[in-house]
Parts: sequence; structure tokens; C-alpha cells
Amino acid sequence: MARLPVYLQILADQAAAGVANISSEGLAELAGVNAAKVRKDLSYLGSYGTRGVGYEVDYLVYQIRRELGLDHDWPVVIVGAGNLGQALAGYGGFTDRGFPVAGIVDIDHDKVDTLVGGARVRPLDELPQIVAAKNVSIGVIATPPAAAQDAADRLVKAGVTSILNFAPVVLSVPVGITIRKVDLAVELQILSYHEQRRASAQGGQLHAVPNEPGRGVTA
Amino acid sequence: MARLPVYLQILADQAAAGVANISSEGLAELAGVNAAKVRKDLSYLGSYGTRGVGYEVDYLVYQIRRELGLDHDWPVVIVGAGNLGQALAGYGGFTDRGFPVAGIVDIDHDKVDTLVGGARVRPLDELPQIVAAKNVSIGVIATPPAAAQDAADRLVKAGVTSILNFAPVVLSVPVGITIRKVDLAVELQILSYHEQRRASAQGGQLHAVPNEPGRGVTA
DNA sequence: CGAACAATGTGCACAGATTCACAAGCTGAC
DNA sequence: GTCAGCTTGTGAATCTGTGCACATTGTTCG
Repeated sequence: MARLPVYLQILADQAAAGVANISSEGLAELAGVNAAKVRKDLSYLGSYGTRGVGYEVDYLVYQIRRELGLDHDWPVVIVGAGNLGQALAGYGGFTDRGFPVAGIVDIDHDKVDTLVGGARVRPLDELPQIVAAKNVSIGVIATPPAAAQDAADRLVKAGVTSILNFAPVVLSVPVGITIRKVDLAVELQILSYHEQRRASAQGGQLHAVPNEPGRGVTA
Repeated sequence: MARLPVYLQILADQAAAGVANISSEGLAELAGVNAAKVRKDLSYLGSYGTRGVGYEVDYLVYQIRRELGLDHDWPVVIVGAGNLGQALAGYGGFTDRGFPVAGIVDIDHDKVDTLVGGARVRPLDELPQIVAAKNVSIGVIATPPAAAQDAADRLVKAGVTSILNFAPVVLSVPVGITIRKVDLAVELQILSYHEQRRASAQGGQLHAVPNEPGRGVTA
């Protein structure tokens, strides 16, 4: 389930805040989802909570980490040292959460040997060596669209089995390779879709409904 | 539907390549989804294709753009000029696709007035003026987790109605505000989950199944 | 003009996810 | 020890989304 990381995030926060136990309802509230859903998700994990009390935060964190494979680090290699690649390499959030940057490569020789976020950019050709040396199984594609498929091919050939793709293209990879795509422009387009609907709804009805003052949690 | 932007992307590529008509099957192939799904999605749009021929690419692009509200630009304001904020501001993909950066603000006065991607960082206090002056309705949060809720509150107060949140926290906003969250670490955790399953599956069964050589499109 | 062909649009059935509601079980107080 | 109060875990109903199959309709060729 794609919600486990969200729970994990919240639980880690709670643990840091000194909370020892949490109920499914409390966790649901914080995650902005239904309480029954939380229980189903956690029961699927096999993790046992205690009836009448709730879940022990530390134990739950341990269980989710284990399930997600976060009991050890997963080095990642970044292909493309442009704006986005540099930001990702420099973004502390990766290393902090168990995904150290094993290396960053670029095809442009002008970028090679420049320093970004503590790592030195290596030439694209060295990708296989980096993957082999650091035992990398996750690759990140931060190249322009036109170069993304080639980057994917090279990553797969080098032995990477999971790819996070930031380029706005649909990649074709052998079966057995896991791909996730994050397209920033698509996210904005979805927002603009909502804005559009908002605008036409207001234009359509004469008596526009003002935003209610209530607060809701939106994940 | 969240698939429209993907179709749009592909259709724009096809249009640029000189393709005039496309069938639901062709589009489905390129998007890595089912053909019936494509037809359902497009029929929901009200867009009419021609039976026996397919869809006219240009017209479809126009229709989807219209539906998504992409017939005009949507200026965005970025809160947080750290690693990620700077990359986003400098990332050409935003402006190119109709989301020009109206401004970027940061609470840190040392960052104010520095140049990132052609824009000058403004102090956080000027957020309301920027939003009002450029008629911004979309905000992007690229702050550290602890500052994200404050950023959201300020954006809403300034009049922004849609927020793209890169901080790994669940934000609480008034109903009527649209939020989308992109958590890079969560994406990696989902990949590590698959890696974990892969590893335990291989360890579990003595005769590991090698990756099939076939190719599949994975979105 | 008519018939064969091609591709859309949609009714229907199915699968998966979500939510409700409740029985089962733990805790703590008297 | 028993009882009241919570909270989990899960069966059942529901809803959403997906995919198949086919009738419908436009095109093209003879």
C-alpha cells in the first residue's frame, strides 16, 4: 500500500514528540484518512495493536520500516545534473531518510567534476561502475525528456531494478523493473484543472458560495 | 481525471511530430493504458472523435487544454528558496507549460534579493502583494517541514486557492482549498518496498525467475 | 449506390478499495 | 473478580474504477 510511508512519517513525528501509544482514530486524523482504513492497512501488515489501548508507536514504526525495507539504506544514483538533479543531490531529505546519493552522472562533460551537494558529478559512462561498486538498485532520472529513455536503458543495463522518473515521458522498460513517475507539470495541471472548475462554477451560478470557515485535512 | 495531462503530453508530442489523427488504441499504447479507458476518459470530456477514423490530434489537444484550464497561463508563487525552491524556480519546465513563476519568497533575509532562475527572492512578508499584483491562485511550498503549515496559512490568507506541497507533512487548510502533495522520499520508499519484496522473493524461492526479456510500458 | 471495414461510444459485469457496523478482547477501577 | 469503557480486527455492504464486448456510425472502395 502507498499509504504506509505516510503513516510512517506521522508515527516518526509522534515518536519524536514523545507519544507512546496511538489509536487508529488518532492516526487517521493526522493522516487525513478513515480510521477503518488505517486498521485494515495495519492489520494487513500483520502488526498487532492492543484492543482498548491502540498501537505502540515505536513498535509500529519498526514494523512499517521492516515492511518497506527501510531497515537498511538504499543508495540511489542520479542521472542528469541539471537544475533538478542538482537540487535532488543537495536535498538533505533523501540521505536523512535512508537514501544516500551514491553518485550523480551527466552526459555533458562540462558538468563532470563539478560539485553538487557534496558529490562530484561523474561522466555518464561510469554509471555501471557506480552501480556495481555501491550496489545501487534505485536510479533517479532527472534528464531532459529526450534523454530519459536512454537514461532508463542505461540504468537497467547497469543493473538497477527500480527507477524514479522526473522526465515528462512514458518510459518503456523490461518487465520486472519498477517505475514511478513524478511529473511536476502534471501536478500543476491538476491544480489548474481545479482552479478552472472553481472559476467556471463561480461564473455559472449567480450566488457564489463563499469558502466555509471549517478546516479539513487534505492529504 | 488525473490521466488527462498524460494524454495531453503525448498528444502534443504527436502533433509536433506531424501526426494529424490518432486512434484510441494508438494513444492507449503510448500512454501505457487500456484503449477502452482512453475512450471513456475522452468521451467524458464530451470531445467527439470520428468513428472509423479516430481523434483529430489538434482538436483533442485544444479540448483537453480547455478542460484543464490551460488556455491561459497560471502564475505560481514559490515559498521557500532552499535547494528545492531554487531548482523549481530555475526549472524551465514550469514556464514552458503555462506556469510562470510570479515570485519566490523566503523568510531568511540572507536569501532575499539573491537571484534564482531569473527571479529575485522576496521577503516572506511580501507574499500578499505578489499574489495580489500578479493575480496568483497557485502556491508551491518548498520549505522545511516545520515551516510548511505556516507557509500554507500565509498562502491561503493571501488568497491562493490551490497549493502544491513538497514538504513531508500533512497540511491542514480550510475546505475549498485544493492541495496536492509530492513527497520525494515517499516515492523512494515505495520503490524500496518493491526492492524489498524482490529481495525476499528471491531469497524465498530457490529457483529465482529471471527477468523476462519482454518490454512493457509502465507509467 | 452499397457493402465491407474501421474505430468510437457505452451497457454490463467484475475486481478492488472503501466504509460501516459489530463482535472480540484488553485495561483499569471498584 | 467482575463490570464498564475503549479500541482493535474483520465480515458485509457499497462505491469506484476497469475492461470486455458489441451496437453504432462514419469512411472507403468497387
